[in-house]
Amino acid sequence: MNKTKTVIEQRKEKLLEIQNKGVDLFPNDFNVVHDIIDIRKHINTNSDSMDDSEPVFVTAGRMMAINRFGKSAFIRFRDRTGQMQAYVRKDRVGAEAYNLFKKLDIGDFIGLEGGVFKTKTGEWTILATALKLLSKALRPLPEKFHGLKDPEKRYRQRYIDLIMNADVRDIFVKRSRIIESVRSYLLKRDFLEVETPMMQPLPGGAEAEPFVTHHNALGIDLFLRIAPELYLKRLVVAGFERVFEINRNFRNEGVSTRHNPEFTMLEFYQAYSTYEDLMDLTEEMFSKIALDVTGATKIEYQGNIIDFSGKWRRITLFKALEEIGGIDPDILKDRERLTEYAHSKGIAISKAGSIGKIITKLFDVLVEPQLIQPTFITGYPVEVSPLSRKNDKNRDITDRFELFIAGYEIANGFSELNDPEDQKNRFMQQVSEREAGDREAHHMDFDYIEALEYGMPPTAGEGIGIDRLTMLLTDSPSIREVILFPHMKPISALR
RNA sequence: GGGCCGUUAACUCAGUUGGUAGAGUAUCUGCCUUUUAAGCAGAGAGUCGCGCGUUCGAGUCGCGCACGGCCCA
Repeated sequence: MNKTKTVIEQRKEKLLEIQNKGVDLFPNDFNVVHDIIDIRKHINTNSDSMDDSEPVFVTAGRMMAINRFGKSAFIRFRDRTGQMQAYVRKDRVGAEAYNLFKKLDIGDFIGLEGGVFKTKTGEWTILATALKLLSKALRPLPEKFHGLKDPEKRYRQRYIDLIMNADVRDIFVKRSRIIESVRSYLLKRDFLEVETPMMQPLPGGAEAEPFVTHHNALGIDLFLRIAPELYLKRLVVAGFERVFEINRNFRNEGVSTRHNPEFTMLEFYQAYSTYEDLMDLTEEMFSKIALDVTGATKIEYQGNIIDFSGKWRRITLFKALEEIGGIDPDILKDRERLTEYAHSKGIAISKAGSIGKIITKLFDVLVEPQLIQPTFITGYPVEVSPLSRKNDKNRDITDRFELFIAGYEIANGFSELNDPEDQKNRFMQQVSEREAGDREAHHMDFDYIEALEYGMPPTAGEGIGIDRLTMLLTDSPSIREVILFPHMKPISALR
């Protein structure tokens, strides 16, 4: 017999008492006329001429605090628009309603009627003339001062976290605004929003391990998508010259402060454009989002001021390794010396990996954490960019960029490879890497190559991690803070 | 996968060298008609994450496991 049960038992007893008086415990016939924000607006414009009899407001919410004084009580209640105080007096609501009110608890939902008055301490307060129970809470809420802090409980029972912690609610309001801002930016530029398969017979468009699922009726395995890329480019072939999708990707890898097995990705494709056009677009789009969501183009993230305004630094991968990572450029051309150097820095290199893989790995460790201000890294090697167009002047690199902010990758974009023969060769290279043991290498996708054979206009595409963008704009140190229900191991003992 | 840290009442946390389990909030009872973490008086509430071991005796020491957090790979 633990404490929760006894509190629940106590509350159930009270509930029975109320029920025996003929009160409906879970009614659904209360008409809310005013949200709390409506009442506040009315007060702001009429405060000089108001008294507690006019006008009468009809509102509802969850009781978050009660201060009882015998025959009267102050309560604090909340709806989605805000929080407000009400004063319940026995001589105003009547003995019957007041006796019912005495049985109510913090956490219960109530409906209220009444005018407003100003208390001794100057707070506008509803003076209740009627009060009704709208829904009963059987479990007690966390303590009012410290709230809920235990991170495990916050994530597992996010609804309590959201009830108790205003800053957590704010993160998810901002997340919604971010997506709204992205969507409006793209729609305004004549992009078409589409939805492509989440379950794919062949997982493609990224280098990652997929989740596998099974379709019973068809008798086939399907993969949860690791990226929508190849489907979106089929739509560019189809004539949708500007498309985008905001949706979930799934990658079967470890969880960390920056990785959740499912995460939200924006991908967009714009025909007759280059990766350089998309860098310009990204600068403009991020400034707009930051302004929409935070009211400024400069934000603070974990102690760093990050400035989205203006043009951002653009530097090639090799130059970044040399100038920021401090690597002798001669080393970068020699696989053996490169491997040796990586080992000296304590970086594990798999034998199956290409030289491009080693270079990007070195970049991840030596350069990435130092890229605090928005920085485009360009000139990625062909062997780590199987879907990107080769650069016209240097056939070893591609027309590709990755965007880094606050020390981590937040976007990836490139001029699309639309030559089907080249694409087939790239896939074949990937297949041989897969055969050499790289489980994240791309599969051969003949269906996609066939689509390219019908002709795809010159196109540039980009993917932006919405969760990481939300982390930035909400100053959240962990991806779990910006995902409502982050993945946790199940724990049966908790129940 | 590795390292460090955490897990004690519903919540937030104390708990000394190993010696009967503590506080505040919440809950319950009584008083209280302007409180702001209201106040006063009283009461109830614990699988000290789980298991094994050491010991006369374990919340405390050892080993293992689970879950979580941070860092690293």
